[in-house]
Amino acid sequence: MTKSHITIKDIANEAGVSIGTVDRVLHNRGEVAEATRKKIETIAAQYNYKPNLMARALTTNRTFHIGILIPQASTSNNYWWSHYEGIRQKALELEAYAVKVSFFRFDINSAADFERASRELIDAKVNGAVVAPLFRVESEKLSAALDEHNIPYLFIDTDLSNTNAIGFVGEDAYQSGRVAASVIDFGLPTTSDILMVNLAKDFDNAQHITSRNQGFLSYFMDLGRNNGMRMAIDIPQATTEAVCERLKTVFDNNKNIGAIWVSGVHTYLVAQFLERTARRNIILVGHEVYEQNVNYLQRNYIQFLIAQQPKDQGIKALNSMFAYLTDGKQPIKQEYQKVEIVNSENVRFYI
Amino acid sequence: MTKSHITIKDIANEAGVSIGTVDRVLHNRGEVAEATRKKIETIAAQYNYKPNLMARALTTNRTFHIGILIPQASTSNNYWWSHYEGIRQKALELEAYAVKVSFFRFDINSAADFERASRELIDAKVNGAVVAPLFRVESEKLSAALDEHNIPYLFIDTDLSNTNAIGFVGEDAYQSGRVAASVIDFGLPTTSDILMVNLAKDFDNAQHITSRNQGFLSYFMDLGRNNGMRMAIDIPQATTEAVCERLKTVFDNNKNIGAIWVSGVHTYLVAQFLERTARRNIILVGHEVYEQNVNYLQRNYIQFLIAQQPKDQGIKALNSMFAYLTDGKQPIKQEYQKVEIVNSENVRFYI
DNA sequence: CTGAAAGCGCTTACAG
DNA sequence: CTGAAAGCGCTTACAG
Repeated sequence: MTKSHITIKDIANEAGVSIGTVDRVLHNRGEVAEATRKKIETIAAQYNYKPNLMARALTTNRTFHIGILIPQASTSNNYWWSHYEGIRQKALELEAYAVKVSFFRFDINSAADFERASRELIDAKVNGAVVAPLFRVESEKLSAALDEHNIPYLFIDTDLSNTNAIGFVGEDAYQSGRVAASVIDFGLPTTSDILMVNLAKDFDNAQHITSRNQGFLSYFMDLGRNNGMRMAIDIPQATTEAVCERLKTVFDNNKNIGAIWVSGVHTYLVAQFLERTARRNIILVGHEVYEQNVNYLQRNYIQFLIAQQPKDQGIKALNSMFAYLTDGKQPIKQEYQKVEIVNSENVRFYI
Repeated sequence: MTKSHITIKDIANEAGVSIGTVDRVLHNRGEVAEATRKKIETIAAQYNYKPNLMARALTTNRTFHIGILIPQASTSNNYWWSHYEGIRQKALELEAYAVKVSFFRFDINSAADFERASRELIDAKVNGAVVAPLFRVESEKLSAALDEHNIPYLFIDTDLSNTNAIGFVGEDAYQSGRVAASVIDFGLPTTSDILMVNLAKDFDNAQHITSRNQGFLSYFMDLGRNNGMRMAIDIPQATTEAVCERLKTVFDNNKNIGAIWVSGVHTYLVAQFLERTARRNIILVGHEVYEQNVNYLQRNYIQFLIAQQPKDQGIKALNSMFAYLTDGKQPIKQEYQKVEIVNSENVRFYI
């Protein structure tokens, strides 16, 4: 059996030097005669030398410590819970490769708490960080601090320009809105109206909600036709009562509504209204595959959920940071999650 | 910095034995006094010992050789090309972990060629195999041979019971047909007819086509209503001419067709018919995201493509075999691919 | 039944 | 500017 790869020893032999010298050249650590350097580089290139990463990991014997700065998850926030789960799961796998993952979670409604968690992250002396930069000013401060400590970081969920983040993993909220629109467009007779519902913005990331709305509207703009009339309402409280009350009024005054789109995650609240008022012919489309929504999807009160796979987001982010730390592999600058279309027939693959 | 994991040396110290003895216990290699064994096992369990996989890989210094037995890919067979690409890509990644991947590709129409490739696979003395068992009898023979040589194998695309395959990765063809049906059902007025087209079965896997058809029909059965009338036709040749000619006749005799479903991959041939005859109001749904189909999807002659992600299939299969060989990790018995819904607005994420 | 030694491929001091 | 040695955690003969 021939060896699949050349080693530094092979290179050293061929060049007539010691492995120490080869290592110096390969890592640009200087202190090598120009002629020697050239010779070694030529040989390495010729045989397509690739370092044995396992040997490297073993010898450096260092644990890569990766810090994760994301919001606390709660039942009302399935989105971040999925991130958390995905990262935990991946972290378990990476344990065998000497990776340690620590979470620094903050209250999603408190910039002060974000700063507290940031400080803890810095103090933990991690080798790399995955950060959800939800508060602009505070996140820029954190970026500066990470830069100063030479800690590479990667953003998740929200991107921030003007920082030295090595990459970003997140949803394409604009396109997500367009996909929602396209699905409604497919099923809705052109004579019916569409109701756009923005629900409890503050629970979600306002920036994403805005982008989704823009995407949703852009779809019909581009089409050059007005698929029914569209009207948008905001309902600040994400409670069954508030939603039912408000929608009752809207439906009383608009007899032609054929479809409802919910820009945030709480689509099931609107589904509850449809169920209570026994409306089975309204198309309802929303976002995010999670328990309450799925329940109504399976019972056909919701026709489609547009999915972002937040769990994958976490997994990808951690994976990218791992590859960067161990292998120097530069992540994709902006990695957008697939926008997926889920209905009652394929939802089983998403839960 | 505390060590993240206990090593065999630590266990040896604590037990007052040498690392050789610890290794013997950990690998059940016998030749160890009962009392010693118990003591070591207790300590290992107590400290939750996990072997350092990188050290193990380094010391055994063996290249895991994985053989892949799949059909040749051609332009008319994007499905297997995607598998090939996915596996190649993953193989490149795994190179750093001393994994070598060899392809053994056969003519999809020749059982004899499958046997030839099988023989080569066996002769190559691989450590594990990923096999597309497309010919039943020949595949069973191959399984027996692999069993005899103690080579673990995993099936891809098609599953075969009565073998000792460690797992299966493939599409859920039945559900895929159901999803196609559900999407048509959403967009089609109940008064219109649906045409089911089975195109050039032989190019595809006949078994999958059958399952998709069953799934498609089951959707409407379960619904308990007849969404328009459904009729099915077979077109043996996958050529523009054959398809156009046949469809012309069908449409001449049926004025009420509102939707067409194509069970195989060549949906674009039907799209060509729609384009040539300037029919813009027919809903067309098919399977597999690949160049020709995507072209017509983007131009709205095709409304939806149901995707199976064959590339992921290859990646998952190789990953599972890798985890099994290096880590002894048992793969999921039946791993079905997600059935995904793709339209012109989210197709960009699939190409 | 048990231990000591060599070696996998690499990196890190250290000596010259 | 260069080489020799130690060591990462594990496995594999080999000696006793």
